[in-house]
Amino acid sequence: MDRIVIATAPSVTSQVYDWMRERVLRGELAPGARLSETEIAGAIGVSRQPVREAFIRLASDGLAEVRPQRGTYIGKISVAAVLSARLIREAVESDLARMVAADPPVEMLARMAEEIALQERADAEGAVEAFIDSDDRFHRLLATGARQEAVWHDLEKLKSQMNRLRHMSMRAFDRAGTIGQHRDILEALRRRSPDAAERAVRAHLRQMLDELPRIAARHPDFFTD
Amino acid sequence: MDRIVIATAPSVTSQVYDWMRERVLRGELAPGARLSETEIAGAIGVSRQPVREAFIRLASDGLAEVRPQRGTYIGKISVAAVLSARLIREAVESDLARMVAADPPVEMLARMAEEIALQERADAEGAVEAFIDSDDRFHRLLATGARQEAVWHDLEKLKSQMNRLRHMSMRAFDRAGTIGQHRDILEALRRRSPDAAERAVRAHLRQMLDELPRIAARHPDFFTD
DNA sequence: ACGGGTTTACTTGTATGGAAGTATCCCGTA
DNA sequence: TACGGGATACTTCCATACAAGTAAACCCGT
Repeated sequence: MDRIVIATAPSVTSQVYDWMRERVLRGELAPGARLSETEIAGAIGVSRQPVREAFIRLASDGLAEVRPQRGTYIGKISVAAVLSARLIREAVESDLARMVAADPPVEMLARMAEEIALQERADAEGAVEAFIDSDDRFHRLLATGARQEAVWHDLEKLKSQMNRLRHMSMRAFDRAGTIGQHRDILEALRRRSPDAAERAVRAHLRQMLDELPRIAARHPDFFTD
Repeated sequence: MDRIVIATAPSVTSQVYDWMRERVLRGELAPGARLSETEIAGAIGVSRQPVREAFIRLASDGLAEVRPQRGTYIGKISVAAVLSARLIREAVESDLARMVAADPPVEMLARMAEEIALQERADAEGAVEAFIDSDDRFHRLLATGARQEAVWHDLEKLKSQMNRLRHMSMRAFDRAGTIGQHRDILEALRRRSPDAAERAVRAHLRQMLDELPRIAARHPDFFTD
């Protein structure tokens, strides 16, 4: 049974943090953009302190950088961090795929098929946000299927940098190819083949190795090593 | 050539953060212990604000929990988080081992042997801190050998929870067994066998699955699900 | 002795003022 | 026109005061 949780008004700090984080992840705040405690505080009608504390949390996530006495900036996308996150995802998700492939829950397989259908629709309609969200859910299903929800939670922090990349330039991504790879993964799981599932996941996640240089070349200002 | 970096006095916030973090990781601050902005600020002679901001950063690392209007507490060790971190480490480090095994740098092999020697000495002398530090360096060599330093940096956040565990009760760990497993890993790398290296790493990191329940049973107050 | 309501002491959250540092602009000078 | 140098307008950092909420202690009536 679910225990009830008492809803309490979120602190100003939390609200500012959530709002900023969302905007950074969606690319609405460009990497390198300059922020200001005073400015934002004035804009939303609160004091500087909660805004400042929201900045600290953002910086802790690697999404912002505060330079003492100089200013606070939206963090640029670290190529090294993206490559690292990609490697970790490949290692972990291919392991999860192996685990799941041994006895894939039917519920999970069904929901994966649903997500693929959603992705086709989003691709046809050019709905970038919907596509990315569905893609995230698809991968998350691997973790839930393996009863490793906590793993997904840990991966999310790493994924954040990769998601910024995708929002920046969704057109550079081969969406049709992505959907095909998702289908390959699902098919391997249905066949209960750990080897095929691992291969499919690794192939899928290696796609970014091709895309990253293209995107970085197109927006050099948004990246650092 | 290395560019010079101008040394600037670290902010009070940073100093408090580093100090607290170190103490939490070494287990000198027990999980669940109660903190107080006012108390710590008074003890070191600064105002509440920097201490408060250090707490925010600790909370962001999952090492503390601030409950509004109630108090700030050293975070208990989440069993789920430890298991998740362990799974991720196994997946990533076994991949790194495969990569390194293809062409292991002699420099890395030599330093691994050195660390194993250090671990034997630390074990004989009962030097817990030295043993853990050396163990960390040993695993880190895998990442450096694969030219993936950034990956190690990402893993460190996850490892922090596991390290707290080890400091809590080092006696519960089978140190001799650990050293033997390190030797197995090194031997597999010397033989340039990716398969053996992967097996050795996975076996090594699965050891914690045995130890975790024992330790959790011994210190139930320090854990949450 | 026990229960219940009130007070009181303590917690974190927010606002505000000033301190210290940085970068830019402007103006005088060669 | 090019170049220094100083005032100035920012920035984040830290200190302090107060607001709002929690929890424990306490007192009082039964």
